[in-house]
Amino acid sequence: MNPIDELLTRGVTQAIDRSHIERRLREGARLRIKLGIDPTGPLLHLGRAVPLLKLRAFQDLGHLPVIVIGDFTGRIGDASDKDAERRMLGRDEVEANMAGYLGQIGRILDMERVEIAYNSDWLGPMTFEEVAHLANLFSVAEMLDRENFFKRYKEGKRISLREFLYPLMQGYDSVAVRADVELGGNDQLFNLLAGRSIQRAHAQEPQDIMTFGMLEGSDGRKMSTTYGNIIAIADPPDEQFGKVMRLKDELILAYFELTTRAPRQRIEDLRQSLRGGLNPMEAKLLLAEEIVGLYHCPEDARAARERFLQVFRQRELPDEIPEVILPEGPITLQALLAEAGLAPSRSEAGRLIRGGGVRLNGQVVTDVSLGITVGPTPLLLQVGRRRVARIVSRPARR
RNA sequence: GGGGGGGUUCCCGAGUGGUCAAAGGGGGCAGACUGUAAAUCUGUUGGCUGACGCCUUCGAAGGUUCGAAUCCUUCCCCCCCCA
Repeated sequence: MNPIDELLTRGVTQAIDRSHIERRLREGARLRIKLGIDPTGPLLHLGRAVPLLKLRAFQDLGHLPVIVIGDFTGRIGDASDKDAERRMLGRDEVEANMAGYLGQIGRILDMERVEIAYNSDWLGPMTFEEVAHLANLFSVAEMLDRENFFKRYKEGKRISLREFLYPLMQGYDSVAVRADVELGGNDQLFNLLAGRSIQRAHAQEPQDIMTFGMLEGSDGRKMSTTYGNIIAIADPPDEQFGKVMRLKDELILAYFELTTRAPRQRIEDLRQSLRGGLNPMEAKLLLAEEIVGLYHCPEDARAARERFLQVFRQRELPDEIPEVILPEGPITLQALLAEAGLAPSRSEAGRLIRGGGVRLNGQVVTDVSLGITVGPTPLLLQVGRRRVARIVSRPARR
């Protein structure tokens, strides 16, 4: 498949106007491809990586990614992917969130050939009059046509006027950066289309838009910082690997398509293998390795895979066990668990012990009040398979 | 401005004087099973205590009562209808 066709179809739900964009690509135009990112959390996740990877594909064909950091819009809050209002953020919060963005984006894009813009530069100084002119371009009925607004309206949930304003801001961003194409998730369709109207009203040629499928997180909901179900680009290799392994089996191929740069043919082959009875776990291991390899490096990915297999398939202990130093003396198992940070509270520790989830030196212990002496001999304490610590009264290494 | 309906534990959502730390679902955590941290099933899900039990929680603040998430007062917030 030639690069332009792949560009226009891989992971793509809609391309408007498909024939227009295709023509410009074939003509060899150098296009400005816009992607807006609102700093709603400090970590970019694989859901965000979907359009970033597409941006990378554009970049590889010689086009210019224009990243609009929504330091203004992020504070206002876009509700388009939610069935409830999104709260407004403070300036400090937004600034803290976006501090690490460029580094994370740099794991995907070649930052030498990227334009970065901050939308507070033009949205901040805008006057009420200008806002009124923008607002005049849309009717209330149009706004309510948008399905998630209509749904909330019907259900009697609150929709604030400020949420109506959001698409105007995002749309104006396109004018400000003179976007030729804008990328976004399916949930962004309305905002992306608003950009076209607003550009038209500013005597610019309307941008083409491309939308992508939403990425499901491990809990079945859309991957979103708000839901806390994200796999972050910057997650350490082991964590990233583990989180991928926790995904539902049915998501494997979609993840390959949307969050990796694996060639399509390879994905097709894998689809066939799975149909032919390949254990989904094997496919998922490949996926996890692919993802960690992409956002870290292949060596990290291989090592993460080894450690995963060691801990979860062989049920062996990891090679490196964190050491916790506690004051010498007697303590109950319940208290020890909490003190060592393996349980968030003593009550929770008690529950874990009674539930049979706690092992001391490899043995399951269910006696909550078991007396233990913290001393120079290390104690191996485990909660489930993931939480492990070696307890000593002073550093074991000398 | 007038009338009506609401604000419950991480989320959704029951509960209308004691049997409520509060049904049910979701999510989380743990267990079983498993060539996955998948699926499925089970348990658990405010804090403190070895335990009896105690403390904090049902928008906020007061009050009634032996006793309140449940009744009263004031306040804050949300939704709908009418104007």
